[in-house]
Amino acid sequence: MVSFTLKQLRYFEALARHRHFGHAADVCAISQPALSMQIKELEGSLGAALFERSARSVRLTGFGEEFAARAREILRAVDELSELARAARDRLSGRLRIGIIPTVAPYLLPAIIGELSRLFPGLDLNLRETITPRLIRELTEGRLDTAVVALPISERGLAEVPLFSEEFVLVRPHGDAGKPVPDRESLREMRLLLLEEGHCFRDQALSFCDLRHARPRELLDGSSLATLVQMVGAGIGVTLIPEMAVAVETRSAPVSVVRFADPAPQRTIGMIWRNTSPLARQLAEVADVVRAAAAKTRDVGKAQAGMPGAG
Amino acid sequence: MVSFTLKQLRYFEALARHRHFGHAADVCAISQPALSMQIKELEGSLGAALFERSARSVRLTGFGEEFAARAREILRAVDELSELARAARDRLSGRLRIGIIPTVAPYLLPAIIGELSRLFPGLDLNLRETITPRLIRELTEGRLDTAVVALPISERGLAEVPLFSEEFVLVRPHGDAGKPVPDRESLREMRLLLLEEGHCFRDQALSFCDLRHARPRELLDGSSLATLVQMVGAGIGVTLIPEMAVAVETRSAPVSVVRFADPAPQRTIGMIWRNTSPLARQLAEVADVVRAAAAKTRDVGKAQAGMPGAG
DNA sequence: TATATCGATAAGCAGAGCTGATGGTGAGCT
DNA sequence: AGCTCACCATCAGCTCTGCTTATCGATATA
Repeated sequence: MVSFTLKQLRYFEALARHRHFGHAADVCAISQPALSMQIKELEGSLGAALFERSARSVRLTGFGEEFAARAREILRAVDELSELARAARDRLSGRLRIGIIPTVAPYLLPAIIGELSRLFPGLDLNLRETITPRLIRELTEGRLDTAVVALPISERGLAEVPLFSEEFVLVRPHGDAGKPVPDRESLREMRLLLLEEGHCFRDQALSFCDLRHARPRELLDGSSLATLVQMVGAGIGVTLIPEMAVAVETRSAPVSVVRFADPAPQRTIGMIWRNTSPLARQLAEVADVVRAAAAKTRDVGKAQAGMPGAG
Repeated sequence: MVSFTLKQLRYFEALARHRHFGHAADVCAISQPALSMQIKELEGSLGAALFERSARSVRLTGFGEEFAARAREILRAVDELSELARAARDRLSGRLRIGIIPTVAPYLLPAIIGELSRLFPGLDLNLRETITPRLIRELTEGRLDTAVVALPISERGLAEVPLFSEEFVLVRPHGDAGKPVPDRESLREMRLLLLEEGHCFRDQALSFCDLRHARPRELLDGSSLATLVQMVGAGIGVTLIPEMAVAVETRSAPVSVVRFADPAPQRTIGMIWRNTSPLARQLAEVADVVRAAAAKTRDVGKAQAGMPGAG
């Protein structure tokens, strides 16, 4: 296999341009003998002469001309590649695959997308919304770069950083507004509407109500928080939703929202990624952005909803 | 300036394909540590990670994916370049710029072109027909690779190899056939038609007739041997032409051709090239081909013309 | 003939890059 | 839980590449 080096190609290109060993060597920041040797080496490995040396002139051979044209193409591509690396080095850019759980996605995504696009113009955001187990699987398999989920995950091999905590609030028919805030025990007496199996939020809600092993007929599963709230508005039952969903979901339904008394149920949303991910540093940066976006979203949400405080 | 080597690119490509340091190292015929170090080095010089290593798997990062695509393009171009060199190494190929003097070109070119094209399919023949001084100039300036001229040239810096020698023959009107063969002295009494100034053949003919300083009105200049022969046919005078031109030029004119008695005038046709030409080896090969082609042409010419022998 | 220019060559040295051995870590089996 | 295996990173040592300075040889110039 004929083999030459990029260095030789660069030296060659310089010599082809200057047609003078001394000058070309200066440009390459090496001594003239070094250039002579590398050119000789290159010609040797090619098995053909690139230059025709006479005492007074250095000329490209016909083969050298063609070689030079192609060599320049290659060097251009190589420089482009270096440029690509330089661009990708610090600034987050290129494809970034983020997974988000469904009980966060609708409320956080607009802000996340907006902020990330604004801060990292070269970013190609690739979003995936599904339940935690699938996110974890896709993350560990390398099909996602990071995911926004409820902590803790405690999956070995995955790093997790908290973003924010949010309380769960009770959503009940509008007519119930003003009634006393139910505690965990009285919740069990109500018809609780929950998300389908697989959603972590369902498990968290059940856990709060100590209803882990509730009889199925007491519950009714919805496929999204929006559905649940609409069902509550229709008087079918009550439900829990995370604080962040309040502004969006309770706007168009005759429901009332109330916080629980301490200890109020809550969850911590965080970001996770592989411990081995080379993007770790940039992902931490992304986490900061998401955290800020979430705070902003919650503030706006509270203002819009005139969120009632319950303690 | 970020800089990596082709070797690193090849190693990287192998690892990107196999996703396994050991296997990739085997393919590259190096040890696993060597591969690890080169990849690490590459990532270091790029300032970004190409692979994500975990204990059980080696995966390309997003950046690595893009890098791999471009790296493969570059490696392909490099291999193509090597291939180009290999093709150019032994077999003569690519552009070959040949100059030929006008008193040889019409008679030798068909055979030369045919033979060279047949023997070197990759050859791009670039022909130039002009007088010797211009050929020499273009040759020394690197605008020609070789030239076919009458020897000797005795130009320092140019190598010359003889191809063949050919006699000059006398062309006289058809009615003169059978008349005694004139010697050099009697030639001076005839009206001699010659090529314009600058043609070496003119000088050679004049030299033979010892007419170096002949009075202009005794001569008549033609721009080609064909013209001269037609003029002879019209009874305007006599001329000398090289043996090789006989078959072609005397076919369509009422002229007779006769050889001179010994010592017959003659010239040696040869090939010349720059001493510094890297094509020297291949040009010597071309010389062999041209020599053979010339011999063949002369044989065919003699047979066709029923060339009269005069000695 | 003397001088300047320019590429090739020589000698010596620093460092790149390879090998074989070893370390560390996570996965899977018992 | 502990053992073992697979796999990549690291280390020490050696070889050879590739650089430098100094010098040579050839050629054009004055």
